[in-house]
Amino acid sequence: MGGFKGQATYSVDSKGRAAIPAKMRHALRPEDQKTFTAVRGFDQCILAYPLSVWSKQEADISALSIYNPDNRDFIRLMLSQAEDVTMDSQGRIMLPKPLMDFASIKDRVLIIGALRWIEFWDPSTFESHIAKREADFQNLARKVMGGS
Amino acid sequence: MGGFKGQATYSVDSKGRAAIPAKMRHALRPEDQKTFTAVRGFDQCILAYPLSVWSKQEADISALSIYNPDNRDFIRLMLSQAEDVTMDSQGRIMLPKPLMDFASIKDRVLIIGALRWIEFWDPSTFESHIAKREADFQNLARKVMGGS
DNA sequence: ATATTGGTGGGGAAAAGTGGGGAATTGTGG
DNA sequence: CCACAATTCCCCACTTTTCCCCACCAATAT
Repeated sequence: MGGFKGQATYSVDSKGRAAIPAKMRHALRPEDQKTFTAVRGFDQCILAYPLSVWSKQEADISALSIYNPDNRDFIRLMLSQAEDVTMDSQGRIMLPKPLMDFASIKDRVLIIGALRWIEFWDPSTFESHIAKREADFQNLARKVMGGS
Repeated sequence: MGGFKGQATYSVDSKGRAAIPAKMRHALRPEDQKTFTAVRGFDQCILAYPLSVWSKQEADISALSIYNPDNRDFIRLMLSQAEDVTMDSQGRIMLPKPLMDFASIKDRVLIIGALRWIEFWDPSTFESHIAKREADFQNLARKVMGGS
């Protein structure tokens, strides 16, 4: 059972719905109950974790001490814009408006698989974000993965 | 069981399908379920790992921390253009369009066996890529493999 | 010569993506 | 507490794409 991968560019309709690519849909496990937890990404995108994956994240966050101010603000940023979204019978989810605004997503969305989670990007935002990295993919790969 | 080797130049039909050379097809193991994972190569080509080989790659990537920006972009570049491709009953796979564009593959494809994976090249791109190395094969070998 | 394997092409069934209507729910103001 | 408006949810319908299967030709082996 592999993780999420691949990409697709879909419409966001007037109701704020976006389809989940069929391949990613099928990678969901029954215990995920067709549900993702959508959160604000660390870059200008929306992250969506399958329910069962999110529980682990939540456990980690939950372990943070409340007596540390950094922890408190991290929790606020992470959780205040987090929302569970469940697919309808057509395999679509409704993207929360605050997150759409944050990611500058309007009527088209680029969905990319990233193993344990899915990312939603405004297509042109992603392109400009990734452009410089793309040119240097070889070195990035060597830096990240090592390479004798 | 030996790895992939050899080369072949085949057609890419109007639906984006390319045949896998019979020799490489037969080198696939049952647990690969007639499936490769196609990813963006580090050079201007497409890589295809048998499913069982890819799982190991995926495990390595999966271990990367999401809290490091370099890691995130590496994962995006690597995974967003990755896709599982399964052979049809004729032993063909469908090359993902984004990857075909990346590798400049149009209606002919050069397929190269590289032990644990297969590479798909635009024939003329490969020729110009390898030309300079070819002249210096002796020294390249010494550099890579060591040898007094 | 004939059977078998390998590469190529295409048509039809099934699935995936998209849009919208109406019922149910929520929230607000009277 | 009720009425109304807005939103959400659930279902149906249409269009496009994908995928599965069959057919054909060439080359090789029996």
